[in-house]
Amino acid sequence: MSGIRERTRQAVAREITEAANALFIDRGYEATTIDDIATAVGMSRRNVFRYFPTKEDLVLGKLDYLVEELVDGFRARPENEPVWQSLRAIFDLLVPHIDTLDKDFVAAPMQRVVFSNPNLFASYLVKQQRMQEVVVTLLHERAADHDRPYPTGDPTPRAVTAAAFGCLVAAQQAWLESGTAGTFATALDEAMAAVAPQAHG
Amino acid sequence: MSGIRERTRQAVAREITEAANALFIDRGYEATTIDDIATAVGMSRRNVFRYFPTKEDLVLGKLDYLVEELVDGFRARPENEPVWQSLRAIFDLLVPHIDTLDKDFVAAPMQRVVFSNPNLFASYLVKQQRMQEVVVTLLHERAADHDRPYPTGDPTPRAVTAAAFGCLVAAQQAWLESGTAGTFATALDEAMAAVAPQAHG
DNA sequence: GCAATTGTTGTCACTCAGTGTCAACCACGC
DNA sequence: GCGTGGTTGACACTGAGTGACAACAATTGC
Repeated sequence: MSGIRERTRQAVAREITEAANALFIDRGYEATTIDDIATAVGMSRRNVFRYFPTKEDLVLGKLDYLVEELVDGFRARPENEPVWQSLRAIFDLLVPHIDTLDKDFVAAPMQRVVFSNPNLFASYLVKQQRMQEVVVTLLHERAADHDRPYPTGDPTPRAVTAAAFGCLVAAQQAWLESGTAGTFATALDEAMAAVAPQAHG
Repeated sequence: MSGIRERTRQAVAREITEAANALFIDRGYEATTIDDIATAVGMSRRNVFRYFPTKEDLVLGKLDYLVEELVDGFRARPENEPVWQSLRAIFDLLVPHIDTLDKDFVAAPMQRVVFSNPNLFASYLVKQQRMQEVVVTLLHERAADHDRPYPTGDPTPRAVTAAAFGCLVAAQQAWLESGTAGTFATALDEAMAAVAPQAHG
């Protein structure tokens, strides 16, 4: 394990994403073809698809592995903490990916690319829905542990989760629109405080 | 105005969507090509694209004109009604499109097609985001009329709107998962009651 | 009525994302 | 050294979506 193959594969993947991001920021997402990216890193078009199944994954692929972090983060929260508070807490695991130190060079521009391209934004929202599905099962788990399981067909856990993730996106949009003024964490605090459901579960 | 051209255009559009929906429900969205739809209605592939710019619009196109209804609906609400209540009220304009009388024949199956296909679901979420943008401007309007405009960069209106639309999707998912038991309106009531933000604006 | 205009359709050719296949190559275990 | 399996390039293919052009039908002005 972890021989040359693993390492070169990792390195090639990095090289591709970096070249792709540069092109996306420079001339736009739609205007950049996979061929452009392939020639930029000096390989065949076919091979790019062997590293990233779709063009969207070149931008949003790293989001997938964040799901596990969210799960671990939620399980680490105190059992009887209000749900809304637990959700706010696990979102802190996403904050560094949004509000990074180099934000003006890569992070924020790439987020603008995502939010301005319908296809990418769509893919982003769907990935968040996947995260929500996982969180919903966690809420069911916790409720069952308290001997207060949700009735079958009860939309409550989904609704609370969707509301929280809605706040996440809203905060991100507002923060980007403000020219990344202040920290993203405070924007998220404001957004989630503005909703703050009464049913804390 | 309203000559033969307008009417036939309307009729042809209907014919295409009906043929498309039937194929989508029957053999699935991905498995149905535009060619299949074109031959089903006896026209060229190219012409289908002259009626519907994308394949997704064959399913979700009608959602676009609902935005105006939402705007009118919101403006018709009492000025000092709590925001959450106003949002719940305008969602009633969407209810008939989800929970129709023929639900077991076309409506519910098509919703399952949308929710089970990542591309369609993505497009659905983006269209909802568009609706949200409009609603957010309405919230700003109302706040300004009360001489309590939101500070610039405040994520509050976005957050509350996103939370409400999150409840909408959550309710729809829960309702479909339950085999469309009960009415969708009650599922939506439960979902929105479960969140019910304290800040009513 | 008829001509000029405008909308609709079919056909062809094209771009680009994504997939399947095959042969050549290179790291790895033995 | 040698077979195994992962990596790569090359080629061919499907399917969504676009642009251009010619043929035809509907509309408008006269």
